[in-house]
Parts: sequence; C-alpha cells; structure tokens
Amino acid sequence: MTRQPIVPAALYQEVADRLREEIFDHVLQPGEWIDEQALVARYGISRTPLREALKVLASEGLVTLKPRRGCYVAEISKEDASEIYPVLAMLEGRCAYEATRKLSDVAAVQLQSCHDALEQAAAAAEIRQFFEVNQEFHRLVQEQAGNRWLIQIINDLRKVLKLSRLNSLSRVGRLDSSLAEHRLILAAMLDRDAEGAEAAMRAHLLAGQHAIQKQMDEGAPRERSNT
Amino acid sequence: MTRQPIVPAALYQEVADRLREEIFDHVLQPGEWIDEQALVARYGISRTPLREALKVLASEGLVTLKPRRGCYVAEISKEDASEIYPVLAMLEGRCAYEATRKLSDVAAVQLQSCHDALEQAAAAAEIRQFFEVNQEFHRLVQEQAGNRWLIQIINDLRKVLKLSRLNSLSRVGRLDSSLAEHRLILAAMLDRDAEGAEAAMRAHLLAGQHAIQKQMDEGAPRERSNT
DNA sequence: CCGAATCATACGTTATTCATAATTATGGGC
DNA sequence: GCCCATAATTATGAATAACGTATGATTCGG
Repeated sequence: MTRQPIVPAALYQEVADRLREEIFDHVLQPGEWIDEQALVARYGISRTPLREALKVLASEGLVTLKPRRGCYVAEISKEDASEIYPVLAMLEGRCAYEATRKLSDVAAVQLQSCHDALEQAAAAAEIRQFFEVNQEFHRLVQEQAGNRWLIQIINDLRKVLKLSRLNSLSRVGRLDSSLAEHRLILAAMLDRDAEGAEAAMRAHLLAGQHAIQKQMDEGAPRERSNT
Repeated sequence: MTRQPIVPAALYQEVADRLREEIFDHVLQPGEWIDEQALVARYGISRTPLREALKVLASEGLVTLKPRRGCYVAEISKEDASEIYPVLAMLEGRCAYEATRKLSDVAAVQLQSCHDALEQAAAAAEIRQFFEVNQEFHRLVQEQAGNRWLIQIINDLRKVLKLSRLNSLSRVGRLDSSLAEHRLILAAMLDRDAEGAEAAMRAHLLAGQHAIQKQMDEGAPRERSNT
C-alpha cells in the first residue's frame, strides 16, 4: 500500500530516516548535541549528506541548529505539548470529518476490521499490538480523508510529539478509554455523521492529551533517574 | 519586536530566503527546473549551501526534489488550493480563538489601530497598502495567540499558497467584503467572544477561498498568454 | 520511421581544505 | 588562591575539486 520508490532514495534521505529513528528511540536524547564527526564515522558517510539530512530534520522541528554551535536534538516542553495537542485534535478531527464525507464502502470495511483488531488487542491486553493497530486506524482515516496537506501537517506534529517518550496508553485505564473513544469515532463514521466523527476524534485526542499531561505532572518532579 | 539574530544568519538560510523571494515573485516560475550551476554562478556561492537551501525549501513544499533529476519549483493546483484553504481557515480560526482568550489590553489597542489603518487603506482604495496592513493584522492575531506551532503551520501553508499569483483582493468587491469580515473578527475579539472570533476568522478565510476559486475558474480556461 | 547504442549533462556524493567562531586551556596579575 | 585576558584547540560553515552514474538527448542502423 505504501509506495516504495523504484529508485533508491537519496543518501541524505536515508540518513534522515535513520536519524529520526535514533531520535525517537532516544539513542539520541532530547537536548543532546549531535556530533557530526562521530555520526559521519558511525554511518560511514561524508559530512555533506549528513548535514543535508540535519537541515531536513531541522525544518521538521526534530533538531535545532544553533549557528556556529552545531546541532541539538529538540526538546519538547510541557508547554509545547499543551500547545500542540489542541491543534492536532483539530486537525485529526478535520481528517475524520473529511474521511466520513468521502467514506467509501471498502474503506468502511477496512476501518471496521482495523477496529476489530483493536478490540482484540485490548481484550488480550497486548499494549504493543494495541499501539500499532491504533496508529494504523488513524492512518486509515487520514488516507480516506485524502487531504495531502492535512496529512503532512498531522504527521509533522506527531513526529514532534514523539520526541517525548511519554505514551498515554501506558497509563492505567487509558487503554480502555481509548478503545471506547475509538468506538464512538467508528460509529459516527459508519453513520456518515461527519460532524460527530470530527467531535469524537477531537475528544479522543484531547483525552490523550490529558492522560499525557497527568503523566508529565507526575513524572516531572522527580526527573529522570539516569544521566 | 521580531528578534534579529546577533550572529548573521547562515549562508544557506540567506540563500533560502532569496530563493523564496524569487519563487514568490515568479522570477522562478512554478514547474520550472532550478539550474543549480546557474544559480551558483548567479549568487556567487558554492553548491553546498545552495543544495542545503533547496532541502529546506523542499520540506516547506516550495520546491520538489526529483531524485537524479534535480529540483523544480512546486506547482499548486486548484485541488491543492481547495484542500489547503479549509485547513488554513481552521487554523487561523483557532488562532483567533486563542488570541481572544489571551487578549491583553495593549494588544486590543494594537489590533484596533491596525484595523483603523485597514479602514483607511480601503477608503483610499490603496490596494497595495490594504494588502500589507491586512497581513499585519493577521500577524498580530497570531502573535497574540502565541502558539508557536500553530503559527508555524499557518505560515508554511501561506507560503505554499503564495506559489499561486492569485490574490483574492484583486477581485472586484472583494476588498470591501474582506474589510467587513475583518470588522466582525475585531468586534468579536474586543468582546472577548473567542468562539465568535474563531467563526468570523474561518468565514473570512473561506470567503477568500471562494474569491480565489472563482478567479481560478475564470483564469484557467484561457491559460497564460505567454510561454 | 522506429528502436538501440552512444554521448553529454548534471546530480549525488566523497574528500580535502580553509576561515571563523566557540570552547577550553593556559598563564599572568591582583 | 581567584579572576581575567590571552592562546590553543576544536568544530562548524563553506568552498572546491573530483568522480561515478543515472537520465535524457542524439545519433546511428535496421
């Protein structure tokens, strides 16, 4: 489904992908200085494509380039998160709206079966699986909305949020609430209730925000144990 | 107010700025191939910062990088515009909402005086002036909203829209409608009516879209006369 | 007239070098 | 012994040269 290019991607793109992974996996931790030369040695490439990749990541907001001082992994504050989530809720809500209005019968079936998988994962308490299928569900909605620009913005914001290692699903009870919210979204979409789907999706995202926020408020005081 | 860096910006950033201007001024026309070597010669720089600048513009959506085939100025279709505008309306609406909720008294005065300038420009039929002050008004709203991420997304989308040389204000009667819509936005904001301001801003943007769309529908059939 | 082989172009990348600014280390003065 | 100015170090930002190679164009042959 996801197009894979016939021509292999340019090196700087692969480097960008790899760096993104390392950032998301916190191999490169937020705030950490990115040592160009070390990375060049580690990846076995020259500085040029690395630096090009860093420019790309910078405009995605994953790293910040301080002139003459190098490149640092971006940090996301509580304030950032509380600014981003309402915007993301609005955007994904709009996605649900547009998706519902354009919803084809085949897509409806896809969404239903994806949701079924979500129910199963929840029943089995497979949190990792739930996480994956959850992402797939949101991806399907985006795909059905078919608004290229909307999708790109959402993905960019989600990337930034991934800088934080916090995950609302890890919060006790959040998985069940999330599932319930998904039921509402799906029901509204299958009813072709675009406004309802939009509202349900917004509520879903905002609920996720609140869960995250509580986690941050709990986690922040004692900081991280390592470093 | 806008911070100007003590350290002069990196060369690739200046190059990016200059390229943006040339793209917006249609010195580099949509769809046109960007000749690296020619630009390198014209700007008197090496390929390195130019290529870095192009990466930045690519992630802004202003140019498209075709692997092994070089860089082309992005084109914006009618479909793109009709996808972008509703999203932009939503985002700027949200800006108006957040700005209204945070509206300080000094900002209220600023907005009022900015709007007054808009009224004057309209009365004098100074379309260029109106255009400038209009932008300033929207900028003030964004600034007051103070949501870094929201602002960035809006500006990115606006950049893409600027690829099209169409301007809704050039349409007869649009200037007066735009002014009327601005009155509603300002009134709602000064009333501290966040929802009202959001709705008014959305309506403003969507009205702009419809004006543009009509222009495109009229302009498209006969294409451009040159080339 | 059309397809295949050749050719030119320029993209993507490597490697090297340099200037400059930031950081660290050093040394002298108080 | 502490602080500040200077020197040394380091890394970024940029320039430059060079090379392999994919792409598109041209030419040649059937």
